[in-house]
Amino acid sequence: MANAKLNDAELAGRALETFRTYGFEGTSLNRLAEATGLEKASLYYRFPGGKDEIAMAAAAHVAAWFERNIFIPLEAGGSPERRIRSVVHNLREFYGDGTKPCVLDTLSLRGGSSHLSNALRSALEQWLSAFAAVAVECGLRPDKAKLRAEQAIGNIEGSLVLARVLGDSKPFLRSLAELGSLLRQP
Amino acid sequence: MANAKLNDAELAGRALETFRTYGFEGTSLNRLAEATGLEKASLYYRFPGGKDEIAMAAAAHVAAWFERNIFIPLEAGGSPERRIRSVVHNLREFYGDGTKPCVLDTLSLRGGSSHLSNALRSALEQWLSAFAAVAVECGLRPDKAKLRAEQAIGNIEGSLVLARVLGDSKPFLRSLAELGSLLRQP
DNA sequence: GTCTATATTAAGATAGAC
DNA sequence: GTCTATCTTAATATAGAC
Repeated sequence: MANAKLNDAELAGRALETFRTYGFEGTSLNRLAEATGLEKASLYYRFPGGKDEIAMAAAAHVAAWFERNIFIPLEAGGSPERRIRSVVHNLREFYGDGTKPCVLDTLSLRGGSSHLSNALRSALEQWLSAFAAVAVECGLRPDKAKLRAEQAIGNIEGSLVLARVLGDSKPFLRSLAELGSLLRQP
Repeated sequence: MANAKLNDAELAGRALETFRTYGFEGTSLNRLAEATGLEKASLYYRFPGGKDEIAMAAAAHVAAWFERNIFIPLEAGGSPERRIRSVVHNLREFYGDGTKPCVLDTLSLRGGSSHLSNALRSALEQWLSAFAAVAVECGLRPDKAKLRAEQAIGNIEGSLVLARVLGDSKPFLRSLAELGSLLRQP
């Protein structure tokens, strides 16, 4: 990576923005080259597996983002209410107030490799576990906590679709506003 | 349309299945030719505007499906509970028990024309109105009914994403199970 | 109305200079 | 590590026979 114009994390971040916007099949190497400022041949040097491998790097980049902005904040100190508020803030930024699609949605259409599907599923399962854990901590029983986590993430994903189709970010902001009560109320 | 192998509705239906599975950019004319049994040149004869026009026909086909399977049943006779159950049944079939993505989701990624975006938005707005109307009929105030309709459709869209990523249809079936109480309970 | 054949552009991918 | 140049395949799109 000596003399690299972009380090791996920055590169994966740019790729993520492209994949979440255009989906797997809609993300061409030309678009990735434009988004990263690197030529196609340079992308192949960094990712010999081509688009599949770049998509995997993007998926790993989201997983790392989840780790830093959801899992760690939820396990930190302070009241659950406070911690959830912090996560809500991070999610709002990550999804650009509802203007940016979720890569779990856009990368999961048919076209990608099975490795990619596995990576996306694993990231989503971790997200579900983190939300369920904080709901358990707030007094919900494990079964109910799991359902609430699923509802919470389902609300976020669904509201992102509505926001995109309607061209209106309010559904997404509402889903975030309801996140706290969903994970905390018995 | 004389001597046509497929009438326009059948053609649009096949196209819809392809678009919802692969998204706009992932749907090539080769895939459409395979899905319809027509050669690419024949598709251009039927839809001189190419892929954009075929996507528009697919969007119109969903809109017509919504009309027949959501709007009309919800305005029919019988108790609201019964009518909603009928719509739930239709939705469960349409989404293949949660195995088939929603075209509002997969066709709304960047890549399609603005006409297509408008058609998708219009279809979603009609769906929202139909759900809000039945919620009003069940005694909810217009503002609250509108929110419930948004929640209901958001749940469906989000649970379809979860189901697809997790490879598990249960989230979708749960979102349908909750549809009735969402639209009917004060 | 559908077909085969073909033109044209863009995609994924590699070779080799610097 | 990145670049220009190039190869190969697949994409969109059209011409013309039947």
